[in-house]
Amino acid sequence: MTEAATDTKQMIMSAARLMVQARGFNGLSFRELAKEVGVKSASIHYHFPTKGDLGAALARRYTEDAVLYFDGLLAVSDDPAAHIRGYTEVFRSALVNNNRMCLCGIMAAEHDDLPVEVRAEVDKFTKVNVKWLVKVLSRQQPAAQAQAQAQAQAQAQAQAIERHALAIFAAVEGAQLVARGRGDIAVFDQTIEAYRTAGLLP
Amino acid sequence: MTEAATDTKQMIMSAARLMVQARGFNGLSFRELAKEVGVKSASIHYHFPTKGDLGAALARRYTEDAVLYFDGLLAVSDDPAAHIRGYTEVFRSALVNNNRMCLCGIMAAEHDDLPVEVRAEVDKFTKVNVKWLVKVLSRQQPAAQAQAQAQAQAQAQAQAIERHALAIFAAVEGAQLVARGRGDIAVFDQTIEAYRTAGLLP
DNA sequence: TTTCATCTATCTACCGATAGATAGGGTTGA
DNA sequence: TCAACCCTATCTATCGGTAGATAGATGAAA
Repeated sequence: MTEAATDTKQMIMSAARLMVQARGFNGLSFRELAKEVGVKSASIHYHFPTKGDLGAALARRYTEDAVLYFDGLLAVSDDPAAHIRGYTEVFRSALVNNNRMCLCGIMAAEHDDLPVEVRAEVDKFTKVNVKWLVKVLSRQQPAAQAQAQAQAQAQAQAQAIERHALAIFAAVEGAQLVARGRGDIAVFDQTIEAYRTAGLLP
Repeated sequence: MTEAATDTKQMIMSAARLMVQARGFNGLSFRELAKEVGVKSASIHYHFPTKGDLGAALARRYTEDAVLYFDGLLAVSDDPAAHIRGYTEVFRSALVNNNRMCLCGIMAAEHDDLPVEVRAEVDKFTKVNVKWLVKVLSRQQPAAQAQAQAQAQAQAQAQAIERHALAIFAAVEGAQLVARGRGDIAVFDQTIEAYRTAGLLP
């Protein structure tokens, strides 16, 4: 693979990601995307045979990037509150970038008419988010404590953490959705703060 | 307006609402909708000249119905917890109905390429939700108490309630979005319950 | 070292399908 | 008779996708 080829493919993915984050997967058109990149739409098909291939690649890359960032957060601090601040910042920055949404958040809304290969990648994004949040919440409620409990209690605890993690993910996605409608980043910040005040966020 | 005309128009709106709740505003097509209703697409245009007209009418009606239902909740109980249970039930029932979403929730994701008249109605839905939630939360934190406070404190209190209301709305929309992706109503129920446990919901 | 074959990456031109929208003609009930 | 209503037929624009050609790089055999 030559350098130019790689370059075009990366440019396609970058532009496509931004377009999907702004107008959704259905709102992404090969022609518009091609114009943005400066090639012809047939060339997009060369790199991504179908729209589903492109969408799946976008979601996969997006998830990979998120995982890298999230794990980076765990490495630089031991404070769950700091972890969560870093977490919400990802969603915040999408809004700052021209009122865009989380790639997988906006695709979740289109869930039902997404090509199956795209849907699978979007679902994975939810999974890795929950997994990471479980890790954060578990640190807060140390494993040692769970071990000291009876096994039944430990399991109940694990389930509670899992549900708490999913709740945080859902709430943050919702905050982004609503803030975007208002077109006001302050709405996002205030909503996140309200979550914290209520005790949903560490 | 004859009876048949009214009937067709209502059937169009009912079918369109379901289709938008399932596949979004962009996913709504005049031809598909016409086939569902049993008329020709030109007839849809007779009742709703443009797609924007139809979308705006749908959102307006949806909001009106919600207001009626919400106010009904306030009439039959004085318990904020019961109010919120009734509130979340609206979003839950959309999921039960073939994994559909709140009409304005799914439209919020398409916010940026919505016809302006539709966007305005969608924004109104958010407003009436927050307004109603403020009413519920204010009952919990009685006005008498606010009056007893210094004015500055009362204002801060009002602002906190407003933000709490918006947070509840955002969180519930998010729970719906995530549960829909999972295709599992239990995810919605567990997430709502987690909100309650955390203290976000009364 | 030159020549021939193959591969990569892109182009132009086009496909069938579908989108929203419109013009104008029947039909029917008040 | 006239307005309300729904139809047929058609338009323009755009969609994702495909066919076929080509310029240029690569690599191997003569």
